[in-house]
Amino acid sequence: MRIGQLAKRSGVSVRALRYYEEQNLLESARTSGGQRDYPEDALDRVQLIQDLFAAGLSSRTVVELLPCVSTGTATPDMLGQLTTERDRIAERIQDLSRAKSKLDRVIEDVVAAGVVKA
Amino acid sequence: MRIGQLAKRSGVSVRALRYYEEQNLLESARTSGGQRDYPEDALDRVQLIQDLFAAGLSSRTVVELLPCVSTGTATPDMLGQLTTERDRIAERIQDLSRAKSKLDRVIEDVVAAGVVKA
DNA sequence: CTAAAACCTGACGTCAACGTGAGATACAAG
DNA sequence: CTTGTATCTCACGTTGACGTCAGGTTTTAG
Repeated sequence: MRIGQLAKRSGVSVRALRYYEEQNLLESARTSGGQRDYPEDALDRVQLIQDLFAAGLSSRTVVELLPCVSTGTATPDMLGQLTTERDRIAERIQDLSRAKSKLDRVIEDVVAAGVVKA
Repeated sequence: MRIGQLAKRSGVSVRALRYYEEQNLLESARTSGGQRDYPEDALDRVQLIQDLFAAGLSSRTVVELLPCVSTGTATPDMLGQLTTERDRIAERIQDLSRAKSKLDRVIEDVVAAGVVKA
């Protein structure tokens, strides 16, 4: 599959895919003409990368963790980092939940007070 | 209260507080000498701002929403934006939960497989 | 064979939320 | 009064994940 196809199917930009390769997050074979040629499972990988980015992990962190995600094995250091990041995400979820509760209350209050005309 | 005190008590930097003022998120009275003088409730406000930032809202969005948060009233537009942001946060929470689940599984797998020596 | 798409590699631009001096002023302590 | 610490206003630097433009090559459609 070529880069445009992968971009469409994964929902990320062509530029982003090249960037992932630059960061060693994603490999690609090349055609004789030098164009990128991705295997089918690249799609899963891109989505995984996106999930981890969405979780606030940096590319540096992701590139360190991807190997254990694919292989299912890790050194003690890697396991430590995995749990560190997992915990960080859990905290973020707590923060977001707090913020959401605040907004929920504000919305409640506003609705209860009646919406003011422009 | 002066800016250093507010910074310590709120846990955000002096620079950040000045930035908030620049973005019209936070007001301050001034002493005759031109130094910022905050009322007690500035502390709550700073924490609210931090919560909303932590939730991924931009300063532009926060400055638009802060009035209804303080007053408890809003125009229809503001109510719409409030719910939009609330929903965005809810989605973020979903994303993070997905990412966390993935990491949880990876950690499980790694532990089950036995941690590899360095 | 040819024109249009799609792709390639640089390389500079962007944007937000500050960090980080520089140089000057204000205020508290002795 | 003087030293030291806090604060002031510019104003440029930082960082990450790309956006975007330039100039050239490859592939595909016809």
